[in-house]
Amino acid sequence: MTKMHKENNLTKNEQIVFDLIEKSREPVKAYSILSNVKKKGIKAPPQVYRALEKLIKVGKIHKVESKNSFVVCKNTNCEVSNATAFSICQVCEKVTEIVNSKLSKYLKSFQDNTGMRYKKYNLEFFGLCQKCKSK
Amino acid sequence: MTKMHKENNLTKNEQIVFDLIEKSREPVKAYSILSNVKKKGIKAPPQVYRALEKLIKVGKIHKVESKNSFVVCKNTNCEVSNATAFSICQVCEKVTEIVNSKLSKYLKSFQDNTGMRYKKYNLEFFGLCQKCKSK
DNA sequence: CATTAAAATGTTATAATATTACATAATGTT
DNA sequence: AACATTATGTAATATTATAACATTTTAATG
Ligand SMILES: [Zn+2]
Ligand SMILES: [Zn+2]
Ligand SMILES: [Zn+2]
Ligand SMILES: [Zn+2]
Repeated sequence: MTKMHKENNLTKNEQIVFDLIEKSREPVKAYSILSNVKKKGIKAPPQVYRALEKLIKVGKIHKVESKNSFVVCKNTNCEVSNATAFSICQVCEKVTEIVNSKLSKYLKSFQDNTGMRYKKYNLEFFGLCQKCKSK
Repeated sequence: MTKMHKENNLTKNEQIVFDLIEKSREPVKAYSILSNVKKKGIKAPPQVYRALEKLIKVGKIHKVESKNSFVVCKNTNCEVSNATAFSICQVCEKVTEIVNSKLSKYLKSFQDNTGMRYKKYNLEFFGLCQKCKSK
Protein backbone atom coordinates (compact mmCIF):
# COMPACT_ATOMS: atom_id res chain seq x y z
CA MET A 1 0.00 0.00 0.00
CA THR A 2 1.18 3.49 -0.82
CA LYS A 3 1.84 5.98 1.92
CA MET A 4 -1.38 7.90 1.95
CA HIS A 5 -1.03 9.78 5.15
CA LYS A 6 0.52 13.15 5.76
CA GLU A 7 3.80 13.88 7.48
CA ASN A 8 2.51 12.83 10.87
CA ASN A 9 2.45 9.31 12.13
CA LEU A 10 -1.12 8.42 11.39
CA THR A 11 -2.01 5.37 9.37
CA LYS A 12 -4.39 5.44 6.47
CA ASN A 13 -7.52 4.63 8.44
CA GLU A 14 -6.55 6.90 11.27
CA GLN A 15 -6.08 9.75 8.84
CA ILE A 16 -9.42 9.11 7.19
CA VAL A 17 -11.21 9.11 10.53
CA PHE A 18 -9.34 12.15 11.77
CA ASP A 19 -10.07 14.11 8.61
CA LEU A 20 -13.75 13.37 8.95
CA ILE A 21 -13.93 14.48 12.58
CA GLU A 22 -11.93 17.59 11.85
CA LYS A 23 -14.09 18.48 8.89
CA SER A 24 -17.30 18.07 10.84
CA ARG A 25 -16.54 20.81 13.37
CA GLU A 26 -19.01 19.37 15.83
CA PRO A 27 -18.94 16.21 17.90
CA VAL A 28 -19.36 13.11 15.77
CA LYS A 29 -20.56 9.70 16.80
CA ALA A 30 -18.74 6.54 15.87
CA TYR A 31 -21.43 5.18 13.59
CA SER A 32 -21.84 8.53 11.93
CA ILE A 33 -18.14 8.43 11.20
CA LEU A 34 -18.54 4.92 9.89
CA SER A 35 -21.33 5.79 7.49
CA ASN A 36 -19.42 8.82 6.26
CA VAL A 37 -16.20 7.00 5.54
CA LYS A 38 -17.72 4.04 3.74
CA LYS A 39 -16.84 5.76 0.49
CA LYS A 40 -13.23 5.79 1.64
CA GLY A 41 -13.26 2.03 2.07
CA ILE A 42 -13.82 1.74 5.80
CA LYS A 43 -16.59 -0.77 6.16
CA ALA A 44 -16.89 -2.02 9.72
CA PRO A 45 -17.01 -0.71 13.29
CA PRO A 46 -13.67 -2.11 14.43
CA GLN A 47 -11.86 -0.08 11.83
CA VAL A 48 -13.42 3.09 13.18
CA TYR A 49 -13.01 2.21 16.84
CA ARG A 50 -9.35 1.27 16.37
CA ALA A 51 -8.67 4.59 14.72
CA LEU A 52 -10.55 6.45 17.45
CA GLU A 53 -8.61 4.68 20.15
CA LYS A 54 -5.29 5.59 18.60
CA LEU A 55 -6.29 9.18 17.90
CA ILE A 56 -7.38 9.57 21.50
CA LYS A 57 -4.16 8.05 22.74
CA VAL A 58 -2.01 10.49 20.80
CA GLY A 59 -4.22 13.38 21.85
CA LYS A 60 -5.50 14.41 18.44
CA ILE A 61 -9.12 13.87 19.38
CA HIS A 62 -11.13 13.56 22.58
CA LYS A 63 -14.21 11.63 23.50
CA VAL A 64 -17.02 13.70 24.96
CA GLU A 65 -18.17 11.08 27.41
CA SER A 66 -21.62 12.43 28.13
CA LYS A 67 -22.41 12.37 24.45
CA ASN A 68 -20.51 9.35 23.19
CA SER A 69 -19.05 11.63 20.59
CA PHE A 70 -15.65 12.63 19.35
CA VAL A 71 -14.08 16.02 18.67
CA VAL A 72 -10.68 17.18 17.46
CA CYS A 73 -8.42 18.63 20.11
CA LYS A 74 -8.17 22.41 20.01
CA ASN A 75 -5.47 22.65 22.59
CA THR A 76 -2.07 21.36 21.44
CA ASN A 77 -3.18 17.81 22.08
CA CYS A 78 -3.99 18.47 25.74
CA GLU A 79 -0.69 17.02 26.84
CA VAL A 80 -1.65 13.82 25.15
CA SER A 81 -5.23 13.86 26.35
CA ASN A 82 -4.61 13.90 30.06
CA ALA A 83 -6.39 17.11 30.80
CA THR A 84 -9.63 17.83 28.98
CA ALA A 85 -12.45 20.26 29.65
CA PHE A 86 -15.56 20.94 27.62
CA SER A 87 -18.40 23.39 27.54
CA ILE A 88 -21.65 21.78 26.48
CA CYS A 89 -24.83 23.65 25.70
CA GLN A 90 -27.88 22.01 27.22
CA VAL A 91 -30.13 23.32 24.49
CA CYS A 92 -28.36 23.13 21.15
CA GLU A 93 -25.74 20.59 22.29
CA LYS A 94 -22.89 22.68 20.99
CA VAL A 95 -19.58 21.46 22.41
CA THR A 96 -16.50 23.60 22.80
CA GLU A 97 -13.19 22.57 24.24
CA ILE A 98 -12.16 24.86 27.05
CA VAL A 99 -8.61 26.11 26.78
CA ASN A 100 -7.82 27.80 30.06
CA SER A 101 -4.47 27.49 31.72
CA LYS A 102 -5.69 28.60 35.13
CA LEU A 103 -8.27 25.87 35.13
CA SER A 104 -5.85 23.21 33.96
CA LYS A 105 -3.23 24.26 36.49
CA TYR A 106 -5.80 24.17 39.23
CA LEU A 107 -7.00 20.71 38.30
CA LYS A 108 -3.58 19.24 37.64
CA SER A 109 -2.41 20.34 41.04
CA PHE A 110 -5.60 19.35 42.80
CA GLN A 111 -5.21 17.08 45.81
CA ASP A 112 -8.20 15.38 47.29
CA ASN A 113 -8.84 15.03 50.99
CA THR A 114 -6.56 12.01 51.20
CA GLY A 115 -3.72 13.91 49.54
CA MET A 116 -4.13 11.97 46.34
CA ARG A 117 -3.11 13.62 43.09
CA TYR A 118 -4.25 12.71 39.63
CA LYS A 119 -2.54 12.11 36.31
CA LYS A 120 -5.58 12.74 34.24
CA TYR A 121 -8.99 14.35 34.32
CA ASN A 122 -11.98 15.05 32.18
CA LEU A 123 -14.36 17.88 32.99
CA GLU A 124 -17.65 18.58 31.30
CA PHE A 125 -19.47 21.84 32.00
CA PHE A 126 -23.12 22.27 31.07
CA GLY A 127 -24.94 25.51 30.51
CA LEU A 128 -26.36 27.71 27.82
CA CYS A 129 -24.19 28.89 24.97
CA GLN A 130 -24.26 32.55 23.99
CA LYS A 131 -26.69 31.95 21.18
CA CYS A 132 -29.16 29.94 23.25
CA LYS A 133 -28.93 32.30 26.20
CA SER A 134 -30.01 35.26 24.12
CA LYS A 135 -33.20 33.60 22.92
CA MET B 1 -50.77 -1.28 44.42
CA THR B 2 -49.63 -1.01 48.01
CA LYS B 3 -47.25 1.69 49.07
CA MET B 4 -44.01 -0.22 49.16
CA HIS B 5 -41.58 2.61 49.33
CA LYS B 6 -40.13 4.29 52.36
CA GLU B 7 -40.92 7.76 53.61
CA ASN B 8 -39.21 9.44 50.72
CA ASN B 9 -40.81 10.08 47.39
CA LEU B 10 -39.47 7.15 45.46
CA THR B 11 -41.78 4.78 43.67
CA LYS B 12 -41.54 1.04 44.02
CA ASN B 13 -39.21 0.44 41.10
CA GLU B 14 -37.10 3.45 41.94
CA GLN B 15 -36.66 2.17 45.47
CA ILE B 16 -35.72 -1.30 44.25
CA VAL B 17 -33.10 0.08 41.90
CA PHE B 18 -31.79 2.53 44.47
CA ASP B 19 -31.50 -0.17 47.14
CA LEU B 20 -29.51 -2.33 44.79
CA ILE B 21 -27.06 0.42 43.85
CA GLU B 22 -26.66 1.44 47.46
CA LYS B 23 -26.05 -2.11 48.58
CA SER B 24 -23.44 -2.73 45.94
CA ARG B 25 -21.04 -0.06 47.18
CA GLU B 26 -19.28 0.09 43.84
CA PRO B 27 -20.42 1.40 40.46
CA VAL B 28 -23.10 -0.78 38.93
CA LYS B 29 -24.06 -1.11 35.31
CA ALA B 30 -27.63 -0.95 34.12
CA TYR B 31 -27.83 -4.53 32.96
CA SER B 32 -26.19 -5.75 36.12
CA ILE B 33 -28.90 -3.92 38.02
CA LEU B 34 -31.49 -5.51 35.78
CA SER B 35 -30.26 -9.03 36.34
CA ASN B 36 -30.07 -8.46 40.07
CA VAL B 37 -33.57 -7.11 40.45
CA LYS B 38 -35.31 -9.73 38.36
CA LYS B 39 -36.22 -11.47 41.59
CA LYS B 40 -37.97 -8.27 42.66
CA GLY B 41 -40.14 -8.32 39.58
CA ILE B 42 -38.30 -5.87 37.36
CA LYS B 43 -38.01 -7.60 34.04
CA ALA B 44 -37.03 -5.22 31.28
CA PRO B 45 -34.50 -2.45 30.54
CA PRO B 46 -36.98 0.43 30.45
CA GLN B 47 -37.98 -0.22 34.02
CA VAL B 48 -34.36 0.12 35.08
CA TYR B 49 -33.54 3.08 32.89
CA ARG B 50 -36.62 4.98 34.01
CA ALA B 51 -35.70 4.48 37.62
CA LEU B 52 -32.11 5.52 36.93
CA GLU B 53 -33.23 8.66 35.17
CA LYS B 54 -35.43 9.70 38.06
CA LEU B 55 -32.82 8.85 40.70
CA ILE B 56 -30.28 10.93 38.82
CA LYS B 57 -32.71 13.80 38.51
CA VAL B 58 -33.37 13.93 42.23
CA GLY B 59 -29.67 13.59 42.96
CA LYS B 60 -29.74 10.26 44.79
CA ILE B 61 -27.40 8.61 42.32
CA HIS B 62 -24.90 9.72 39.70
CA LYS B 63 -23.78 8.26 36.43
CA VAL B 64 -20.07 7.77 36.07
CA GLU B 65 -19.92 8.63 32.40
CA SER B 66 -16.58 7.10 31.57
CA LYS B 67 -17.76 3.77 32.91
CA ASN B 68 -21.45 3.74 32.04
CA SER B 69 -22.07 2.94 35.65
CA PHE B 70 -24.12 4.27 38.51
CA VAL B 71 -23.25 5.10 42.11
CA VAL B 72 -25.17 6.46 45.06
CA CYS B 73 -24.47 10.06 45.93
CA LYS B 74 -22.25 10.51 48.97
CA ASN B 75 -22.64 14.24 49.13
CA THR B 76 -26.09 15.42 50.19
CA ASN B 77 -27.38 14.85 46.68
CA CYS B 78 -24.81 17.18 45.12
CA GLU B 79 -27.31 20.00 44.97
CA VAL B 80 -29.50 17.78 42.90
CA SER B 81 -26.71 16.42 40.78
CA ASN B 82 -25.42 19.62 39.35
CA ALA B 83 -21.91 19.36 40.65
CA THR B 84 -20.25 15.97 40.61
CA ALA B 85 -16.64 14.89 40.90
CA PHE B 86 -15.17 11.42 40.99
CA SER B 87 -11.85 9.78 41.63
CA ILE B 88 -11.33 6.73 39.45
CA CYS B 89 -8.48 4.28 39.84
CA GLN B 90 -6.96 3.34 36.50
CA VAL B 91 -5.91 -0.06 37.79
CA CYS B 92 -8.64 -1.49 40.02
CA GLU B 93 -11.38 0.82 38.70
CA LYS B 94 -12.43 1.86 42.18
CA VAL B 95 -14.64 4.94 42.04
CA THR B 96 -15.02 7.41 44.87
CA GLU B 97 -17.11 10.53 44.88
CA ILE B 98 -15.03 13.55 45.75
CA VAL B 99 -16.57 15.75 48.40
CA ASN B 100 -14.51 18.91 48.49
CA SER B 101 -16.07 22.29 48.98
CA LYS B 102 -13.07 24.22 47.67
CA LEU B 103 -13.20 22.29 44.43
CA SER B 104 -16.94 22.70 44.06
CA LYS B 105 -16.78 26.40 44.83
CA TYR B 106 -14.00 26.84 42.31
CA LEU B 107 -15.89 25.03 39.58
CA LYS B 108 -19.27 26.58 40.30
CA SER B 109 -17.79 30.03 40.05
CA PHE B 110 -15.63 29.23 37.05
CA GLN B 111 -16.00 31.55 34.09
CA ASP B 112 -14.57 30.58 30.75
CA ASN B 113 -12.73 32.96 28.45
CA THR B 114 -16.00 34.29 27.08
CA GLY B 115 -17.31 35.04 30.56
CA MET B 116 -19.72 32.16 30.41
CA ARG B 117 -20.73 30.48 33.66
CA TYR B 118 -22.15 27.03 34.09
CA LYS B 119 -25.08 25.55 35.96
CA LYS B 120 -23.70 22.08 36.07
CA TYR B 121 -20.50 20.11 35.75
CA ASN B 122 -19.14 16.63 35.95
CA LEU B 123 -15.48 15.99 36.67
CA GLU B 124 -13.73 12.65 36.52
CA PHE B 125 -10.20 12.33 37.86
CA PHE B 126 -8.05 9.33 37.00
CA GLY B 127 -5.07 8.05 38.93
CA LEU B 128 -3.99 5.31 41.26
CA CYS B 129 -5.84 4.65 44.46
CA GLN B 130 -3.91 4.22 47.68
CA LYS B 131 -4.01 0.46 47.46
CA CYS B 132 -2.83 0.25 43.86
CA LYS B 133 -0.14 2.89 44.36
CA SER B 134 1.50 0.89 47.11
CA LYS B 135 1.88 -2.23 45.00
C1' DC C 1 16.07 -9.95 -1.99
C1' DA C 2 14.15 -13.68 0.78
C1' DT C 3 12.63 -14.50 5.44
C1' DT C 4 10.52 -13.25 9.28
C1' DA C 5 8.26 -10.26 12.74
C1' DA C 6 5.28 -6.61 13.74
C1' DA C 7 1.70 -3.51 12.69
C1' DA C 8 -2.33 -2.46 10.32
C1' DT C 9 -6.39 -3.75 8.03
C1' DG C 10 -10.44 -6.58 6.71
C1' DT C 11 -14.44 -9.26 8.09
C1' DT C 12 -18.01 -11.60 10.65
C1' DA C 13 -20.31 -12.04 14.52
C1' DT C 14 -21.88 -10.71 18.87
C1' DA C 15 -21.94 -8.17 23.29
C1' DA C 16 -23.33 -4.24 25.88
C1' DT C 17 -25.90 -0.08 26.39
C1' DA C 18 -30.08 2.46 25.68
C1' DT C 19 -34.59 4.01 23.68
C1' DT C 20 -39.23 3.86 21.23
C1' DA C 21 -43.72 2.72 21.21
C1' DC C 22 -47.62 1.20 22.97
C1' DA C 23 -50.48 -1.27 26.47
C1' DT C 24 -52.11 -1.72 31.21
C1' DA C 25 -52.50 -0.52 36.00
C1' DA C 26 -52.35 2.47 39.96
C1' DT C 27 -53.08 6.87 41.95
C1' DG C 28 -54.88 11.41 42.65
C1' DT C 29 -58.56 14.95 41.69
C1' DT C 30 -63.04 16.60 40.81
C1' DA D 1 -67.79 7.54 39.28
C1' DA D 2 -65.21 9.95 35.76
C1' DC D 3 -61.21 11.75 34.38
C1' DA D 4 -56.39 12.92 34.26
C1' DT D 5 -51.85 11.81 35.66
C1' DT D 6 -48.24 8.95 36.96
C1' DA D 7 -46.18 4.61 37.14
C1' DT D 8 -45.51 0.13 35.34
C1' DG D 9 -45.31 -3.75 31.97
C1' DT D 10 -43.77 -5.56 27.58
C1' DA D 11 -41.93 -6.26 22.98
C1' DA D 12 -39.21 -4.69 19.69
C1' DT D 13 -35.44 -2.23 18.10
C1' DA D 14 -31.72 1.25 17.98
C1' DT D 15 -27.16 2.54 19.31
C1' DT D 16 -22.58 1.85 20.97
C1' DA D 17 -18.69 -1.14 21.38
C1' DT D 18 -15.75 -5.35 21.38
C1' DA D 19 -14.08 -10.22 20.40
C1' DA D 20 -12.08 -13.25 17.41
C1' DC D 21 -9.74 -14.49 13.63
C1' DA D 22 -7.99 -13.98 8.72
C1' DT D 23 -5.31 -11.36 5.52
C1' DT D 24 -2.35 -7.75 4.01
C1' DT D 25 1.10 -4.34 4.48
C1' DT D 26 5.18 -2.60 6.37
C1' DA D 27 9.49 -2.85 8.76
C1' DA D 28 13.49 -5.29 10.20
C1' DT D 29 16.98 -8.76 9.62
C1' DG D 30 20.28 -11.56 7.58
ZN1 LIG E 1 -7.61 18.94 23.76
ZN1 LIG F 1 -26.76 26.46 22.57
ZN1 LIG G 1 -23.14 13.39 44.81
ZN1 LIG H 1 -6.88 0.94 42.60
